[in-house]
Amino acid sequence: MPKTKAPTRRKTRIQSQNEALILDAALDVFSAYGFRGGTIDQIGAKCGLSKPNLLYYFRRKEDIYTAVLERTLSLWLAPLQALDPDKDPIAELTRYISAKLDLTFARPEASRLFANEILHGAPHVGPFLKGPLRQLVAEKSNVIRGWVREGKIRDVEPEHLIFAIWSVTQHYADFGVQVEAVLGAKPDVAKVKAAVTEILLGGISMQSGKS
Amino acid sequence: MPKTKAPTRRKTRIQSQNEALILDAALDVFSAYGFRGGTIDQIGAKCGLSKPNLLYYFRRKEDIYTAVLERTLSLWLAPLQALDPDKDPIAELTRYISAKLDLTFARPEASRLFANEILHGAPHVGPFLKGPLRQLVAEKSNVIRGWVREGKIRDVEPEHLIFAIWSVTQHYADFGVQVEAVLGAKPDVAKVKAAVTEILLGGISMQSGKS
DNA sequence: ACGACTCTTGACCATTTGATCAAGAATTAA
DNA sequence: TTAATTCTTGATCAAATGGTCAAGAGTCGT
Repeated sequence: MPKTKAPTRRKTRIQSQNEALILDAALDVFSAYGFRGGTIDQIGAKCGLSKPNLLYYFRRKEDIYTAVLERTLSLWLAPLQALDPDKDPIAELTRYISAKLDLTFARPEASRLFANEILHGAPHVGPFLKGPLRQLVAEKSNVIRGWVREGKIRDVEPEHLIFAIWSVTQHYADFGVQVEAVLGAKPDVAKVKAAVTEILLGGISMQSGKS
Repeated sequence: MPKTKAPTRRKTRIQSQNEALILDAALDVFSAYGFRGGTIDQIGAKCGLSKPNLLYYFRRKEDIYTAVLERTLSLWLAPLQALDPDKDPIAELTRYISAKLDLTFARPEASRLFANEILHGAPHVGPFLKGPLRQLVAEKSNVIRGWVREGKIRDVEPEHLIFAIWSVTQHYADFGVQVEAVLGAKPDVAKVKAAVTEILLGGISMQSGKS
């Protein structure tokens, strides 16, 4: 066997190019209509490839879905992962909220895709939630608990603070149409950051408000 | 014409009974699988009626969906409607959060049904969002602004505070599987209430914390 | 230029599913 | 009881959709 034909073939130029096309289109379609709601034809139409061609790159519809889901998961972990125990708590959490909101406004479809998956019982990412995510939250909760113990912030339930940050920040993507309908206009990112940070962190900061 | 046969027939006993059965089952099915994901057969199986029978009471699948959606909307408005300008702000907001969480834990499927609808662009409740909901939020935002003006609470953006309350409370239903996966157990309602209230209202209360 | 491999698609299949309809069963008011 | 009305459903349809296949077009290394 001179040429070791590895079990994992090297990817062709066309291959990686088209896979990227497909996943981009699939993100739009699945985030808008859900897994069952989105069709292979829709994805094909959006990226200019025929249905059989999509199924040449991904054997089943579900494979497309899981692929695009997994691609977004890493995006979601990154900002929390960066919480640094040695820096100022309020500054760190402010940065986290800011990063999360940036992501929300930059890629609302990704947020909606994830939301839809969880909303319907996380049939594809259950292990991820119970594994890596749980592990990371436990870790970062301890960081927050450390801050409390050192008297740097007021007492909070770390897990619930994290839930609150997640829900509030992602709300502007997942419930975007409602936010716009209620406000009568697209919200301004900077103002949202200011308001949200004030609301979420005002209660744990040691100094009492901004007066 | 002695008997005025009105355009709206009076409802039979069986009629209202079966309609209720159908809507209950439809709530479960649609909240779990979304509008496109849920099928008439599933609903029929869950309430023991045949598919043609469902379509005897509701002409189209979409009619079932909108009926069950509308039935939940009123539930959602009630607690916010009750915000009383003349009572203590913190007490009122605490009561609101508490009521919202009670609803979340008592009827998570209803919350998920609504979330799914909004997530996918609110194709059936757009007018509701831009009409009654926007109106109500505007009104209650002014209540909150009044409290700020009177120096009863610290300065907040009322609309964003309302968004925060909505998102955090409903998070425990909409993202329930994630919450359970991360915590490793079903969260306790009382503890969630305490934690959430502390996080959301700690920042606007005039006294600095619970020390 | 050529052979091997990759890519693309029209035609097709099977299943699911929303919806219809006619005929019969159950209910109700007289 | 009886006749009118309301309920119920088996059979059936048409459309949508996930997936297959074989044949042909394109690409690439040599």
